[in-house]
Amino acid sequence: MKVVLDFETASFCDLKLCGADRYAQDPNTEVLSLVYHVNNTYNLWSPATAATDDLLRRLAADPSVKFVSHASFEQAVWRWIMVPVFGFAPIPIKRWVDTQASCALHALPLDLDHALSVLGLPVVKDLDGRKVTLDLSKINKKTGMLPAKTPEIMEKVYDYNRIDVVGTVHLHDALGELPDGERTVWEIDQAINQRGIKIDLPFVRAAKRLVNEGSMPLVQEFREITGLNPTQGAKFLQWLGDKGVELPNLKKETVAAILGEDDEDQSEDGSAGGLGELDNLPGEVRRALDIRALVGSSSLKKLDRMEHCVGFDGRARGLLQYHAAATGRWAGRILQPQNFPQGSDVEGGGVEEKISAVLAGDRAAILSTFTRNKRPCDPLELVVASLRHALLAGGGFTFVAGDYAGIEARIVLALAGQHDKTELMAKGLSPYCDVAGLIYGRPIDKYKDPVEYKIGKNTFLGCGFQMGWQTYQKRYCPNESDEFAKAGIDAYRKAFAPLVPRLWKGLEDAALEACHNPGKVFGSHGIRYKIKTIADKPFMVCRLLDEKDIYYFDPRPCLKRMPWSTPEKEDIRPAWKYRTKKKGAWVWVDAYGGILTENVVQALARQLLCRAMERLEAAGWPIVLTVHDEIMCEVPDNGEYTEGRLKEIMCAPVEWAEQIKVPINVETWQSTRYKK
DNA sequence: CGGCAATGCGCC
DNA sequence: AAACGGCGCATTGCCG
Repeated sequence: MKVVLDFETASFCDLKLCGADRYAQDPNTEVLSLVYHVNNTYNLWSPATAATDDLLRRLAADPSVKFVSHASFEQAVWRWIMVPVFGFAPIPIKRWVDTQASCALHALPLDLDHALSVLGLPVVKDLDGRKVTLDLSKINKKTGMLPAKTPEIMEKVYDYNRIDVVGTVHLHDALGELPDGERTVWEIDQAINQRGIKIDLPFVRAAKRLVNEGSMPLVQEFREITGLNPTQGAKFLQWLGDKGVELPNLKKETVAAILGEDDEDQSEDGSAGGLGELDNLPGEVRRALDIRALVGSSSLKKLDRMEHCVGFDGRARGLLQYHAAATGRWAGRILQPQNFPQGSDVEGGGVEEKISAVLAGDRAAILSTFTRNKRPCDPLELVVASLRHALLAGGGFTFVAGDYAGIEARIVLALAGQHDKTELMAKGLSPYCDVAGLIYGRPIDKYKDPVEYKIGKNTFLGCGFQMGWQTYQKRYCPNESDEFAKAGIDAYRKAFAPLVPRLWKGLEDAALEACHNPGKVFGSHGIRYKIKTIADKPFMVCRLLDEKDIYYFDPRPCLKRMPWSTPEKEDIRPAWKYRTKKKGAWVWVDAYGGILTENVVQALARQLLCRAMERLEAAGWPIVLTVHDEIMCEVPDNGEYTEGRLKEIMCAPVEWAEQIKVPINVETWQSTRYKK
């Protein structure tokens, strides 16, 4: 038996800022109503009717009854309110079903309304009910009080509540539950999200003090120079123009090039390539650009999020979103633990030295102890560089983590059947020098030829997915000639891995055939494509080597003008496109060999990671974070959980990967704080 | 005031 | 022969 349910709640706690767990833990949060659907009937539960409701109590206590909801908000409210406050039986992860996870698996929008609308299911808009419900969390500005919960108002809340349950029932009927394999992954995902991760609040507060002290005078100075806030990008660009400094944008590389700071790293973006360093850059312009670079780091906002989202036990929960990318990768939520600045550019001390310096808060000491790009390190830069260390193992515990080295570049070679190269790597030899040697026509040594070595590394890591020479040039060698860039691409495609372009072509042709022949399967390199109808909608389904599927919504044949096509020499070919969500928007994307290969390889890398996560959890290694090719566990600091053991578990054989001979290598670290 | 697009920045 | 992949969050600025 299944119960489909949805809560309406009210609270001064900001759900968006804090996440569902912290929100539900907040003593101010109250349940307004719960609508639950069981045996084709919609039932209402509210704190007012709690005493008379035996049905819900029995359902919760019955281990054979499953609870279905959209996302994990209902789980959080159940765990932190329904159980402790109203005495309901706890409902373990095993008994929850998440309709949002099914949306995610099918590459559909994650929010209920959008998912329903994309699937052509009825969406009821109850703007009035929504407003009335939201208003119950806000002080009315006129009366200075919370609105009264009159019977009329509560009727509107109940109606609004019911609408979402109807939607969830529809969605569940349309998409069904996760297949077994993904169900296992989702349960681990839920365990990770409920475990949470400890945040070092004293460090966060010390860091915020440094940021406030440091940025206030800088913002003030910026205002005096420009009359603007450092965050007003467009207006600042205009101001720069008035000062005779015309910039195409305010990207990091562009600004670095102008300031003459690009000698360290090769500029990734050629947008400022032609501008060069301005020798006569006015002092105030230089100062304004410097200030903006210092205070503009949006990463510092993570400090606020950390403070907000920690629960009363000091742990932040709900930081990962299951299967947020179509390829199955997780995405980060709330404080976004997957994009902490690396911080490796700040030198002068290790993790503990950086932490101590921030805690001490001595600006002068920081400036004299640490450096960044060989200049004194501003306290703000030190905070940015040490942000990730705010994730701390609990007392008596430590983090042990591992990541799969260059896993995507390795999988693409293995899948293409380029076994001469995978065997090389299996022996532990680095392919970067090989690639560089092919480009430069002479042996390249990692230490004697650092520039050449880096080109080799970039070529090896970057060229597996049909990158063109223009992009290659812009990204890796903006100061080299077109011929050099073309030669780099050629070295990879013709000399280093000639089987890889065949993989692109194979997948492209198979998918195109499948698009023109709905219901029939076409494959290449063990990857199979087929148009399938799910919830009455067409999907292109790409089946991987281990039977995991990638979904492409609403595939349609089309004619595609190739990027190199010109009016004189038109090149238009049959292709296909699909709909996906990009940065929140719902857009059409053209499928081509490179993109399909990228998707398949990224998805396979994720599968490898998932199997390792399952083995780790089964062996008693609690996972607290995953970052695409990296797994971090929080384990007792008793010497039983070693890096070597973690590596063994992560490297354990997986059938499909063994068959195509993916050379696997795992790099590990151990620390009480999150680091590289 | 909330929604949305554009821009920018961080990661793998 | 040939193609820039996957994310989330913060801010500004515009619109209704």
